[in-house]
Amino acid sequence: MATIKDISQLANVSIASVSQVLNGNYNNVSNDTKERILKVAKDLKYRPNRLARGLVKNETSIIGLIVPDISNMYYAEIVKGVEEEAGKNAYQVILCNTSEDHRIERKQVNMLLEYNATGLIICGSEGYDLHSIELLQMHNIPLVTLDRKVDFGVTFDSNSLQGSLLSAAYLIEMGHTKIGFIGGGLGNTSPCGRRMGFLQALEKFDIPQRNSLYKIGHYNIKTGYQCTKQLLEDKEDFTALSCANDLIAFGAIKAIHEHGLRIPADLSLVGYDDIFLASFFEPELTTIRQDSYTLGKDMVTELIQIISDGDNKKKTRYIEPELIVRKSVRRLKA
Amino acid sequence: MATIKDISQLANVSIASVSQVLNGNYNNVSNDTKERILKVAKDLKYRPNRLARGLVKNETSIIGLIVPDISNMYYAEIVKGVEEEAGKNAYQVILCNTSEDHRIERKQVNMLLEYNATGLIICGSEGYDLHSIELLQMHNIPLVTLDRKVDFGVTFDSNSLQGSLLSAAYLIEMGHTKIGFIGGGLGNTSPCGRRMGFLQALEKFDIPQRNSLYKIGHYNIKTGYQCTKQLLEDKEDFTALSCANDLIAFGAIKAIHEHGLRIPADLSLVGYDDIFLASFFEPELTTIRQDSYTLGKDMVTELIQIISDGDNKKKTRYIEPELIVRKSVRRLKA
DNA sequence: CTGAAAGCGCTAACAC
DNA sequence: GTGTTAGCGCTTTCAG
Repeated sequence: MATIKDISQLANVSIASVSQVLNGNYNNVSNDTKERILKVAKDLKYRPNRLARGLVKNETSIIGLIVPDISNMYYAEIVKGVEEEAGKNAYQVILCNTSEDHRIERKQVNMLLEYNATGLIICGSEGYDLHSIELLQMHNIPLVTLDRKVDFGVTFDSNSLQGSLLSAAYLIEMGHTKIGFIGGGLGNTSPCGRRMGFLQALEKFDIPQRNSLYKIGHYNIKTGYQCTKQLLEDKEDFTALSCANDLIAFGAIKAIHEHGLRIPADLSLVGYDDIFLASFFEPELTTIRQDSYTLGKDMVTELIQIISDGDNKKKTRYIEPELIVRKSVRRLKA
Repeated sequence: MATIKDISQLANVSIASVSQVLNGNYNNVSNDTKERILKVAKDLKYRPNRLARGLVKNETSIIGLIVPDISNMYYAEIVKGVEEEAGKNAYQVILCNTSEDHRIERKQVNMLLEYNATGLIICGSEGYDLHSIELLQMHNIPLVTLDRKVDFGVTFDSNSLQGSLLSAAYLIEMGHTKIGFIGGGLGNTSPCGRRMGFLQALEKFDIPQRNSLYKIGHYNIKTGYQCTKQLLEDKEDFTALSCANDLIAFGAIKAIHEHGLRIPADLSLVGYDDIFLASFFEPELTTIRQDSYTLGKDMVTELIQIISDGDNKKKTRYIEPELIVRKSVRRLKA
């Protein structure tokens, strides 16, 4: 690999001038030397060493991205948005998947710090590590979080309370009163929000909550399948299901069909997230939309803002969830 | 951030000793100084600077991972496998999404080189950049590829020819002779393989190929939906569809249902990849399995092998595709 | 056993 | 305009 030293020798100039020119600063350089340097650099296929540059400038263009589960399409879309927007702004992203293990998260935060990452984006996980957040705050690392209670940086709040309320309210509006709920784990603002929203809606409409219809597991298909199967085998009395994400809904659909029931004829259900498959499922899933791809882009924009401002004070951005009505809910006769 | 210099001062030893101890080399250090150094390091919450280390050792623990589309679950699973296995071996992954744009790919390869990435994993894209591969070869960067013709490093060949043949052969075996095909783009070995396999199967079983039943687009739902819709609206005469991936199959299913047809009663179809949703779809999708999560892990294992051996000569690993029979194909009466 | 010193590739004063 | 130099944090000879 060619270095600026190589260039300086071949072009008969000092490395300082080379550095200047290569960084686009032509002010203190004659046109002649400038051309010469540029030519030699090209001939040598010069490529700057980012480690060296990062070391001396004490900054990198690395963004650390931490997600709980990249095989969940919701997060995959976020990752895509983050990667694209970062790339557009000449940032690189080091991707970390915690598998919802906060010990892994802690390790990864440390590693990112060791790489001198310019900023971090951390997306909600079910049980998360306060220690690593403290660490980031101590070092004043620009931070953007999704669905976490953190007292610095910008936090995106997906407003899941509101979304879940939307979901339950819609079901109730459609005449359902015996409504089950299947949610994901405890531990951070979002799942709490999704559960609370459901509970609040019941309360608001004066519908008694029944514990036997309220299941908690993980945000995946398996949970949806198993919990629904359980509900069905226990012969619980319900006409609708509010699922805390689309994956859970897909699992529920499978269990319901296996049980010989039809959706929405026999049972209604609504999902959450509106992953792009939701409209391709049979039946097309009524759900709560969160545009995760755009969210990913927005998180990067905010992070870059923090980086350039240097202002890492707490801010909150609320995402407005939206009800997408499709075909998985039936209106009950009064 | 504390540096080894800070430690050396507080512990009253030279930075050389600190470096030794912190790297686990206790041979040339008395037990006393060792303890002292370790204690101070801990007190100071010392964290090594990877940029500095990378600079002097001229190596990093960064693996560059390039995929065409991370929102395709097939690749998302690969990414997950890569990330996990890399993490287990103390490597970091910088993720790059090309959106199947070879100019972006070229940029990213350059960037990865600038970061002194220890190795690269590049997964097949529809139209790819030879230039960047040459670059890697020139610098002898450890390389693992998926479904690309490259003459160094280890290439995983998903044997899609074989897989596609499996798919078509199964359809034929089930009595179908009027079989359509919907595939993804041209440009690298894999899609070619999937298409060729289909064609070969027809030939093998003496079934004439009909161009009107042979559609090419992208590896996504949209292509599946549109091409199938086209087929249906054109009133093409076919009883089965071989889809080049599950996403295409999902799109096809949607179009077929919209057209008022049932699967497999009216139309049979098989997918490719066996993404985890395939078994949750209605109907459960008969498809060709490729365990992408494991593939991701295996690619990392091979890459690490190259890194430690220093042997970057061309090797090929074949993945054996497997037919997973579920419920989307019906046996035709003879 | 321990320390001094060179140097990885680069940037940024500061001289000339 | 251009060159010299110090130094980012670390590893690694090589003396002592």
